[in-house]
Amino acid sequence: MTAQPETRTPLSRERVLAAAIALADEQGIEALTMRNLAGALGVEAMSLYYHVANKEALLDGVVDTLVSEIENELGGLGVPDGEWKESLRNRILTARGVMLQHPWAPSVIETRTTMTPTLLRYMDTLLGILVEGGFSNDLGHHAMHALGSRALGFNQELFAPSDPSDNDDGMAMLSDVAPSLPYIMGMLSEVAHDDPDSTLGWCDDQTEFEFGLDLLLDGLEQRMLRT
Amino acid sequence: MTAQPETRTPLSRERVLAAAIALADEQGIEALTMRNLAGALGVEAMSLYYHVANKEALLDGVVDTLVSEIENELGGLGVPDGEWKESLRNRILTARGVMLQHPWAPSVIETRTTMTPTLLRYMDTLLGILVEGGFSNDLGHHAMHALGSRALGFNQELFAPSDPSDNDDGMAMLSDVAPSLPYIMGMLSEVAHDDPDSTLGWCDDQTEFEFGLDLLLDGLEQRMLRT
DNA sequence: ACCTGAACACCGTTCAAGT
DNA sequence: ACCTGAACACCGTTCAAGT
Repeated sequence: MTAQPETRTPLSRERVLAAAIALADEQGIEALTMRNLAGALGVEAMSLYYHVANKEALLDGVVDTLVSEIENELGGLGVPDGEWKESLRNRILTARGVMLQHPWAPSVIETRTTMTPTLLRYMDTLLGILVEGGFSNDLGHHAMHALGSRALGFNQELFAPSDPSDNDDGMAMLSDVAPSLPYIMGMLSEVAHDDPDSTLGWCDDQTEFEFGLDLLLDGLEQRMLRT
Repeated sequence: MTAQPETRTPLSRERVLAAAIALADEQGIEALTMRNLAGALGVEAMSLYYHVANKEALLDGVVDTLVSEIENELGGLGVPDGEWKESLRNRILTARGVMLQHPWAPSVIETRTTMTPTLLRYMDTLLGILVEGGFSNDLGHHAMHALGSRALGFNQELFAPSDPSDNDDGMAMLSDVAPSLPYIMGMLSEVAHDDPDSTLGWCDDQTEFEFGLDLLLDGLEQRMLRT
């Protein structure tokens, strides 16, 4: 039990980022404060600033780490051989797999304002898949924008409940306003909603994500062939 | 100049929400603190809590006010007559018009976790347009999710620069990593980027928004007709 | 019913100082 | 080179108190 007692491994940027991800995974993103993170690393808060410029830089690094995680699962960088549509779909669904392991990640990505080299390289590979698949630069450009956050495996819904597993957040009061929601009530009586196992938000479940993704991919294919 | 000197109009939920929107418009969303907002209203911070439960409720109210703004521009609630595709497109581009007047709004909407009656009614009308246009409940449901935040007029990009008018944020260092970005560099040499007048982020400009929107609408139409 | 003042428990971050 | 302690300028929010 006194195995490694005083041999505190020195901090490093990588250790800090890994600890930040672990902390967010375990206690939620709101628990990721400089003080908490330092505590988890057995260190004072101010020590973090030696390895990371400030909290924004910490979050940038966290996102970079997640993008690297995606690329590792795909076996590294580089445009793969094979059909563009399949490659792109596969890549994006792999990205989604990483997001599902870190459900707080989309909310962090949404707040980033600086484009990092890692993210740029990820996007370059996506664009490369399109261009090598026959897209013009112009159509490839449109395609990247049309995909938006889907390129990283998540879809921005109109709102996300605090606890993804608790749909009653917005549902409890739904009965109050039901009379003024004829179409939604009609739909809900007929359509099952949400697979709790593959969900990144109220409605961003696997089925809906793939529906929207395929809608875009099919549309892009048609516009490419039309050229 | 001493026209209305001591006759301080009493606070109200509406005045608080309107002042919050004005403050964010003028000084940016990060300036919207309870203390600042109170100051702008000539009141102490704690007075706000009489009209609004807390800051989250304030932001919920702000979003509701913006949605109402959209509906006012459209001439009220209710499913309009006419072709579904045109109605939906028109509605969404109107929503986008409101977002462009309040460029901070998307970032606030993204953080909402409670579904308000106002937002539900807005969505009900969108769904109504689809269903009256011939969509099944199931396909209408898929369509709403596929649209995601586009239903409110914005598209989640992979990152958004701090100052929308300053693309150099991410571009300054682009030259450093250029060698590892063959496709992006090739594209940028050929494709013009961003219309600064109609932009909600790095790339969410009017052209790209409409491209993505039409991609989705065309795809949905095909899937509906296939039924 | 509506507004205030002082206080509390947090943030991120600075700076000079330790080893 | 790496880490710390005390302090600063902010947050949102409580509670008891004023009118």
